[in-house]
Amino acid sequence: MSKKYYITTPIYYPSASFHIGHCYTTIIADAIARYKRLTGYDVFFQTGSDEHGEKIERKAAEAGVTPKEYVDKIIEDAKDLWASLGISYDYFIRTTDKEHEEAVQKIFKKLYDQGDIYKGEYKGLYCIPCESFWTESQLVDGKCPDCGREVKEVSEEAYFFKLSKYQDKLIKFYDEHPNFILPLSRKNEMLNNFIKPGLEDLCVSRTSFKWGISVDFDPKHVVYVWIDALSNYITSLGYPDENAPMFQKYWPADLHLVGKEIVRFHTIIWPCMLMALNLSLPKQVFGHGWLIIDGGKISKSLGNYKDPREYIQDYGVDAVRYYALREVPFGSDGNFSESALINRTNSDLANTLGNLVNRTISMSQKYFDGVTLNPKVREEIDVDLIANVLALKEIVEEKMTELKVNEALESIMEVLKKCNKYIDDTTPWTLAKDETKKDRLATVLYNLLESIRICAILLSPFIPTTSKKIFAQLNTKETTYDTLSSFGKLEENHKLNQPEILFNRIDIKNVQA
RNA sequence: CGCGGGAUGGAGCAGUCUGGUAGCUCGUCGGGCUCAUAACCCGAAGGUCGUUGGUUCAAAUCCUUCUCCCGCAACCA
Repeated sequence: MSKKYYITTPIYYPSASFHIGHCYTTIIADAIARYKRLTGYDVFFQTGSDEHGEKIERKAAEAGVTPKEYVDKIIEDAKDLWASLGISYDYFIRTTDKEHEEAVQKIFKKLYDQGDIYKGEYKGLYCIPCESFWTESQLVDGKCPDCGREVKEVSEEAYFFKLSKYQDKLIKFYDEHPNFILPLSRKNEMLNNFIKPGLEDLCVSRTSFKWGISVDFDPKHVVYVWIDALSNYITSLGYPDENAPMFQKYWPADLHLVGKEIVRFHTIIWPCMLMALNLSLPKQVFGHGWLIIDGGKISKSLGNYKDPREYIQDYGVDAVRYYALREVPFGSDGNFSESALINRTNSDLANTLGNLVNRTISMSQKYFDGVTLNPKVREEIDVDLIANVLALKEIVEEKMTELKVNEALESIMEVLKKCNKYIDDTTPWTLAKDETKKDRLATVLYNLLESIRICAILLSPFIPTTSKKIFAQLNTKETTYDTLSSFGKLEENHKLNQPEILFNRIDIKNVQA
């Protein structure tokens, strides 16, 4: 029986169409999921949407539709976006799914019955026109930070979750699981900012809006986002039925991949909820950085981004995927711009990878009519190439274990560059002029083709469409992970297909015009 | 003094923990090659490592002063 791997993206808030930032998280999750599948794991990869709340209620009203109609449309669009990016999710959960809503009510009731949720008064500073609560520290000159008007102290009846009760257990859990939160700096942020000052009990219900899951034993309340949204990671598996096969098999999650702005919810609130439910905690939460546009964050109001599908249309799905996976360092922010996307695509995908495949297959066609031969007339220079290629599997494995996706790709590119250098060093076009060097020439080309095959397998989680194209040109069936263990699995006396350009170089001047 | 991250050749980053000739990618310039997508390969120019003071034989790296940028501060990937 193979090992399981449960990976999640956050469930996104569909108050507007998804942008490149949502794509960024989801592409990384997809690459990790695909990588784990490639290496033999039984993977469950979940994404979804968090569809309740005041903002969507308001947006829908503005659009003159019901909240459900409003989100249905955006989710349909989101699924189309994921399809166009090749996102291989196994399940898409919506918090408006009937199973989820019922499960949330049961969770809420259970926590209430056991005393972890209690009824109290929510006191807050409320801006009536904005319909928003603010904390003291959020106010600007004592006024609403959004509209600048006076805020009013109001209180409403609400249910609270006893976050404070689990504080010590949480700290203990952090201590015992040093890699629970990655990168490490985020863990310090959580401890210093929130946990050490003391956790306050958390307001988990609202009466100020209706679009949500109602508290079944007190219907004027709706369940607020914490319990509604975070619990998606278990309700999709069949919880509260702890014997549900999916729950048994996949919980606890191996990785919650989240943006840095929601690390807090996933590393404080969610673990406390799970402790209250007496369930295992997820193994790891990774808070990644952001794609920054022009030095600032992606903003709907600034409109500083395009529909990601425009990029896919113009440059191809794998260019977009590759950019997202390659450009941003482990855990930090990274810049996103169209010109950087183009540069990256040209240099790595067109020049290094695409051109290598093209020149290698072309020469095979030209000199051997596309038939692979491996007479193994080896020279010293081959040893180095082969060693580099064979070491790659291990390196990628190591980088992926640490979730350093960009470094994994970087190391594959390094090997591809070595292949290009190998061509210049061995000069096949010179060998071809000498009939007595025929076997050496065949060996050189075989070594290249085999190196390309191995790199294509390792690239397949990241740029799957391109890997498929490479396999097609190589006309090979040897595309599984276990064929990476030795050099020489590519079929011999085997007919290659005609070369095809993998990535056209993009002229940046044409784009800027 | 709220917390955290950052400042390194034109651009984006690594190196800082464990001080000891400043490295990578892109760009620029020169050369080579001609299998290939004006690509590929080689070489060169370009940095007093944000600022002040200190520790040390020696500081991008350790301590200190200040400046600037970014994020978080109870639902923005």
